[in-house]
Amino acid sequence: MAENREVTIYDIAKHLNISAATVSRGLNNNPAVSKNTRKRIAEAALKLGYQSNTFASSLRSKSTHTLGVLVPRLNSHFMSSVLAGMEKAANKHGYNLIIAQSLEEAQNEKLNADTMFNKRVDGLLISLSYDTRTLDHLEPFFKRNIPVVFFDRVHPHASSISVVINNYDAAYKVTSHLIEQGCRRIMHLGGNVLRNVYKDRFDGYRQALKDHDLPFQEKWHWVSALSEEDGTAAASHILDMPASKRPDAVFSANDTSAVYCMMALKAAGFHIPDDIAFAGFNNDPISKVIEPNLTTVDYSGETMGDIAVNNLINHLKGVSNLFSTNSITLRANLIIRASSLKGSRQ
Amino acid sequence: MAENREVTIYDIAKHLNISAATVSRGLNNNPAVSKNTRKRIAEAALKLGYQSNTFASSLRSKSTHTLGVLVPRLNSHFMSSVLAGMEKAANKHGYNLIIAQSLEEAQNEKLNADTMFNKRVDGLLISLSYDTRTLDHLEPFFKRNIPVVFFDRVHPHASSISVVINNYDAAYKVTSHLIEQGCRRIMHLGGNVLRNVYKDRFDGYRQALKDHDLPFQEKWHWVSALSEEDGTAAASHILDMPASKRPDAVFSANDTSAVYCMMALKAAGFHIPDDIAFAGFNNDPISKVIEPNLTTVDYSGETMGDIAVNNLINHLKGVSNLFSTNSITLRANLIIRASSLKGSRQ
DNA sequence: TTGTACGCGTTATCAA
DNA sequence: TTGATAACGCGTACAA
Repeated sequence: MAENREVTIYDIAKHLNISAATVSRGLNNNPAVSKNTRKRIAEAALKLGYQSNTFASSLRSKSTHTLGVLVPRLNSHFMSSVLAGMEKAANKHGYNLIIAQSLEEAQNEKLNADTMFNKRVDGLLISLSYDTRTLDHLEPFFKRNIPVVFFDRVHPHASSISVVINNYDAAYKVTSHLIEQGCRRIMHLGGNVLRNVYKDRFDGYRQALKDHDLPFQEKWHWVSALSEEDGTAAASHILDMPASKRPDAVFSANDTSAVYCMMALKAAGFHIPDDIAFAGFNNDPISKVIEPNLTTVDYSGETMGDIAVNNLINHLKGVSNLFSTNSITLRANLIIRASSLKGSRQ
Repeated sequence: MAENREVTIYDIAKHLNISAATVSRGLNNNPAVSKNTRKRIAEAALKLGYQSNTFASSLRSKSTHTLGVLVPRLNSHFMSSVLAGMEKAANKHGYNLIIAQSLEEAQNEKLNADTMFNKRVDGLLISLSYDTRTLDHLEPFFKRNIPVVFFDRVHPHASSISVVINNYDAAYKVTSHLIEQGCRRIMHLGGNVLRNVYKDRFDGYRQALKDHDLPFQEKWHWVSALSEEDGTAAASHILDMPASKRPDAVFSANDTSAVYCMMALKAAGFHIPDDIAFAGFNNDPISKVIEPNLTTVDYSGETMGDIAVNNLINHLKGVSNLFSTNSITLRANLIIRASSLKGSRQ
């Protein structure tokens, strides 16, 4: 039976009758080591089955090449696209990702942030939970100047950067589009206005109404978690209204609740978009499957993840001081589909 | 300006006039330390802003409380559900996840496996890439007895465990169901048969045909990556056939390509299920949105992730030796919806 | 170009 | 119940 001890640089050193220091330098391609010994070291490492011990190295070098990623939920189309983009970018630069989810609870967010700090991630990428109210739990990072990048669900902070889309503008455009289609009574299915994404979408919606001289009614702002069930519930709510009081359009802050609201209304005999027009947000795969296809706002999660990670890593490497800016705003596009095109009866 | 040095257990020790060893024990809730000193240590730690350094600890204790997760792609509905289940289970036991994607390439899989080994993950959870042919790249893990759990896309290995569903059985049931609906010419949209999930689904399909005395034709086995585009292409392929040669049912190995195939055929004037019936696999959100709703196979990614992690952690903790078994098969259910119910014209 | 010697922050061993 | 001390594996001044 083979000994179960790790193969270390000392084993390589002994094997080649050189010092461990030289081995260490050789493995790190330090040019101070002669080409020849570097080659011999590499060969010996392979032969002995050496695998570097990352955290012994981290302990000395104070850098882990690991980034922490903290998100509300892992299982949404948008978030998994973001993660895919992040992983790809991180991998390209030799970084790894530790990923955790807060499950929309500030308390979990704090616990996970602490763990990541204890694992000494080189940087943190975070999208805030539904009910996070302060950034106190990130103080350890701020205090030790570990860079924090906020994305999507952000919170302003002096020494951090945010990667976002212009939610206000996108919502303004969606709402204006619905108004241009002749809609006058536009309901908004929104999320918790504590989060910028939902507050900004709501604000954009309201401003568009205002700019078109349309009144806003508090009862048309239906706040929920924007789940499938919430979409269905919103439909019931609409069905419960007297016919004359019903909205003639719905702008939902995500596609899921838009689609489930549509399906329930269709089942109740409504014709979309003629009886009621629809627009969502996210360009989720279901938006291209529902009939009629859902008008929505498209923005790339992969790009958001890529940009967030690249900025973080550039900052870490000192390549650029992009943290001198406060936020990066990515492009978001209104995608007009049949669900909001009045008179285009199919 | 504060010194930028870490707060260590030595600082706490000095502060309390006790030894670092005691502090270490106290922080780890070692019962050998008196309740009182444990309390004083905790207070001092808080006061001094101490944050434990995980990898200094790992270096000594030879355990990282970190699990590696290696998947083909992060951004699919199924995979993100699995990850959500894994993260939840891991977090509950105080473990963290390092997540990487192979992007369906064996080469990336190897690189990522090496990195994870170097980061000394306590265990590895892996779903194989599209073209992985051997497990050579996992040898470092096997050699050092670091447990490996395969899930979904697995490969038999003596000292590892697999968490799967019975793909063969599910596909057999789907196909039998289509046959019972009167379908006789059933096409199969499949994936690379190098992977168990696609091979088993294909085998189950073929066996069902055989058991019902239906001939199998090689041209009805359409292999692709099962993307949206592949689904659309399959539809073109069907449309290119002479009407009399066309299949009367399609069983796709995932919902995405089933749905896109359906949409293209619907656009071409086909009525589903009367002209051609459909069944998919995965119970993806789009399967409940397409009209008619798609018959599919439902199995919980979250459960698969949960089971995989729990087994791994139990094994690590020595709580159970579940690795004595070779594989765990989770429930998968045939969900019959309108897309395969002939004669149920709506 | 290479070697010596030490320290990173923690835990394990042994002794008290 | 606590303390002194030696590791864990690696990187880096400094010296040679």
